[in-house]
Amino acid sequence: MSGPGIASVPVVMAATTELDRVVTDRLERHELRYTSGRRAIVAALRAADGPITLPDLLDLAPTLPQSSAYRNLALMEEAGVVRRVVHRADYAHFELAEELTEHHHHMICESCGSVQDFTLPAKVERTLDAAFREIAEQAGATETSHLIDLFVVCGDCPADR
Amino acid sequence: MSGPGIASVPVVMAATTELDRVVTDRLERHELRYTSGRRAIVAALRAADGPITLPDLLDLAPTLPQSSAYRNLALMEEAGVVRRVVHRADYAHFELAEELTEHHHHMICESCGSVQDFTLPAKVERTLDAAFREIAEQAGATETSHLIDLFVVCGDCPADR
DNA sequence: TTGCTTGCAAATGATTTGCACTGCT
DNA sequence: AGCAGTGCAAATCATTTGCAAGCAA
Repeated sequence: MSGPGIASVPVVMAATTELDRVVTDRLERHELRYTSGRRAIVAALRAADGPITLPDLLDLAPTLPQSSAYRNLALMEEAGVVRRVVHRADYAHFELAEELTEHHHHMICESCGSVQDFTLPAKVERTLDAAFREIAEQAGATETSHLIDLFVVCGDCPADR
Repeated sequence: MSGPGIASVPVVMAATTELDRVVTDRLERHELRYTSGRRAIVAALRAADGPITLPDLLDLAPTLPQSSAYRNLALMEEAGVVRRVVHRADYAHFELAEELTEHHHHMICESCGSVQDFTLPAKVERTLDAAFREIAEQAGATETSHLIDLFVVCGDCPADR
């Protein structure tokens, strides 16, 4: 639709932020470039206040083809930039890898499926960490991470059911 | 419980166990019958020591057709007998509804995908419950349940990747 | 009978992938 | 040049569903 030539770059590729540098670094270690499509994905994930589905992502980055989105999410997951979380059977949700953000958990509305981040008091986290270490050890396993989901009916949803 | 000796129960397991009664009751409330196929599913889920995939289930109940397994799992989930948990993108895992068992969590091997149940000390659970209630309240939401997954590399899997 | 169940096969739909083309480096 | 990246369309595959036949109340 748009002719070649004058490129429309209304949105400045926001000066390389700290996040961008880390992402660039991680991608390079996997011989991946930080292309505009991947920047769009990272920007969208950062803009969201929780994990989002692919349709959500495409809404935030309308020019991004679906297959490219899926492909790059998979590659970036491999590179430790993106994390995929599966809460329901329909769509997976994507967010920035935890190491690029803060340790957090998810509050999921069982009615509308929306997902919101939350954090636990440091003290509680420490208690949990100790418990997990103990559990894993007794099973002869090594913990790599943990995930805590809080299922709720959110304020926007009628408490039907 | 009992020492070695003569089993007092014939091979044919007919007796309605406590679990069976509860299941029957829940199914009836949803106008569902506790058929042999559904019994086979419940028996398989009880036999497993953690949530299992559909192929696992079919291995434990070889005569059960796939579509019947899926259909009845969905119906029994609706009736509060079965719980579906999704950890990966490939297969969902199924287990008996928590109210029919004990409150527990899952330790998942990232390498081989096996899932094992574990429980947290009651004290830790109480701490968590309080924290969750607080979190949900502040968000204007109502907690319905929570889920804790511990990701590990199990003892049977090489720590490589 | 009535209608819940079943099993087969076909449909569905999120995700993946083959292939030819683009565009960095 | 050379090869990673892209986009379209077709392929995958777990899961769902339509339909005709079976069985329990």
